[in-house]
Amino acid sequence: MHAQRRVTSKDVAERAGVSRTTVSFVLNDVPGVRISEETRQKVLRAARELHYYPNAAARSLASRKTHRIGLVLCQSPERIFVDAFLPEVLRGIGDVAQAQEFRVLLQSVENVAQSDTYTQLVGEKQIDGIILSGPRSDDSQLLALRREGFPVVLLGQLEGSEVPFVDVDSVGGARLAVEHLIEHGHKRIGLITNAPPQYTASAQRERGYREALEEHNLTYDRGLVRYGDFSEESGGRAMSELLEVVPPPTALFAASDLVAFGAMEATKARGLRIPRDLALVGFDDIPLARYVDPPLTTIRLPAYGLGAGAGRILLRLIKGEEARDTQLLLETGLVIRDSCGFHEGTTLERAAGGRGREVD
Amino acid sequence: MHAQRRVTSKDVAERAGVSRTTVSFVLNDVPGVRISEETRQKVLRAARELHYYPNAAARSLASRKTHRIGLVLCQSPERIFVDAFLPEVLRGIGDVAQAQEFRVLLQSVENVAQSDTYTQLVGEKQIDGIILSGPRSDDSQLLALRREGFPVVLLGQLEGSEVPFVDVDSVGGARLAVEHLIEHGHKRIGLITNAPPQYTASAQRERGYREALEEHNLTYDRGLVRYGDFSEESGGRAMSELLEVVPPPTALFAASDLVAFGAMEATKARGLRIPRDLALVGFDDIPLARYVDPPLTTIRLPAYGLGAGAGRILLRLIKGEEARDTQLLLETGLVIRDSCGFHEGTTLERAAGGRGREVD
DNA sequence: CTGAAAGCGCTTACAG
DNA sequence: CTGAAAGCGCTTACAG
Repeated sequence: MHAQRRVTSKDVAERAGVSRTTVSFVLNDVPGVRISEETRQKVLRAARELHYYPNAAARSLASRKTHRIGLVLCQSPERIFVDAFLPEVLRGIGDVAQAQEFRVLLQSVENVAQSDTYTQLVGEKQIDGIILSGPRSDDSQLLALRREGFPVVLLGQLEGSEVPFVDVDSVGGARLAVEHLIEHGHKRIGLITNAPPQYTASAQRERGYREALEEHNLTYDRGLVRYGDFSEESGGRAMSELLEVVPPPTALFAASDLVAFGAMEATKARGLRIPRDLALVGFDDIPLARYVDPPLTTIRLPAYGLGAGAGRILLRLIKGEEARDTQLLLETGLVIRDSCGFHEGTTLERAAGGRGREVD
Repeated sequence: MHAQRRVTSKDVAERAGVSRTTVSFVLNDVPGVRISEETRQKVLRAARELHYYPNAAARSLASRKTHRIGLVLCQSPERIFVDAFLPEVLRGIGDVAQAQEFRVLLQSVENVAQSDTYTQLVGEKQIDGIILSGPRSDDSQLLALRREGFPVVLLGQLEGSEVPFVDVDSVGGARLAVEHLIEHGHKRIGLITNAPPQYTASAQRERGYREALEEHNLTYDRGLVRYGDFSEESGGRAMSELLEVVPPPTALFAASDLVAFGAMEATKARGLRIPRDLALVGFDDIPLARYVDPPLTTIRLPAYGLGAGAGRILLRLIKGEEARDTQLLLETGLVIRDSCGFHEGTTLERAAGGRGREVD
């Protein structure tokens, strides 16, 4: 089974009538080496005719490069959210990698604290760099890797750290959401965060909410703010509380779609209607946002861009290119559906999208 | 940057006072080699103290094994569906691979017909075997690989082929859905398939529908059957047609959740109510099935099991173990929510789940 | 512009 | 039970 003599560069060299060195030079397009067009074509043809593929292991061993990047997925409480975007993020990374002839090795890590999984990946020289999704500040493996100068890019932020990362501009996204509500006349706007305030994304979304209010001379009222904890249920509980406030808010910014769903249920359960009695804007634009009743107005995340951006930065680090602009915040977009009460004919989208804004 | 002298097996050998051969034997647990417990411990300790990780490239080159499997995702029309389950499938594959110390290389393929992407993966000896998601019968790369005896497992079926695969028991799942409706008194049950009949999964779901009817002495009425084409819209169109039939069906089996959503909209748009005027059961249990209004009763796919099953079979093939039971159909489960009109208190589940049924 | 040769870091018959 | 040595298939200084 699957015996078949391997075709090696020696075979190609012989067939083309050159040395293996030349074969290697041609196939790898080694810069600074002048090879006659004729020789080059001979080599290329021979390789094609023999269906020659260079052995990756031999190549890695000799060149000390693997041409592989690792995508490490750390289990996190935001799993539902992360999962929804994984395919798009994967596409982003995959496209960029493929364009530069890199491959992607996937590794999921249950518990960063108690395993050396990705240190091992690096130690074994399986990869040239890592994209780490769901980074944690107590991750000693990560710090050790950085110390050695190993290329790492985070998907998500580590507050105050100089580690390269790509993330969503959460502050901007939250502002977009809240400004939309303000522009349409709402003055008492509640907030239910996506998570407890110690989570970066949560703090940032709250900051965006606050900034939008202050910029429009509306006072930030602590009484209208509640903290969610990722789940739909937490959104429902928080909403019930907010509806007890007198007077209750006329609009709500729920800092994650899942939390928004909970808030939606709780509101409907009281016989109130959305958007008539409560205008609602979510955050994330998970696939099911357009399917709930009413369809949710929300902030769209640039999932593909997150993957592509992380891939691009990592490849630059791997190639030792200039290491500036290694912290990237990507802009979001407002997707207007029905829950905000401002729906012009069909669904329309406002703002941003692909282009990113550089920070640092 | 990242200089640092590499630790090699030579270092470990010296520190342990043995030869590199012995180090290799110990670290790889080579069977049939008797090594004193004392020597063994010395080696293990030295390796640990030096933070030694064997170089993967060198190991592959010498052993002709990569300890990596490739997961190839072929773009398919069912993308929305596939995407929803990708994280779970990935977990399944990852867990199995990890347990046997294999790694997973991810590769997505835009167009199987016009690229040699995964032939290249194999040619370069990047992987020891492939899991191919979304196989197509016109895929010549696949056939070539099989001919060479290269280990391949499909995620999904290729009708009439002997290629190893793991798939959902679609016939059984459809029967489960339809029997549920029959058991609760429905006699005129419509069907909207998930896709045109040339798709295996579509034909199988239709077969399950038919079998369930016949088994309960209900006649299969072509007039109550329509073909969807993956999209929600197609479900809406088909439903509108079915509602014109006199007398109209009292229940509907929509062979995918997305199609079911479309049918749901179309039904509501006519002022009819679900489940009162139409009992509805879907298929797939995509994440948003529980969030629509009313929550959708549907058939749950064993996503994790698909990944784990494919991984398990592939690893067996790679290790050259007995190649029986290489075609696996996994059972589904009925998830009862509100759309079928038979909701006992809270959501309850019936049947199957993890265990698989072997075929062939 | 091209080639002979060393070397990357393992594994694995083969001796002993 | 353990070791010396060849070899896996490339790349890359170094000569010429």
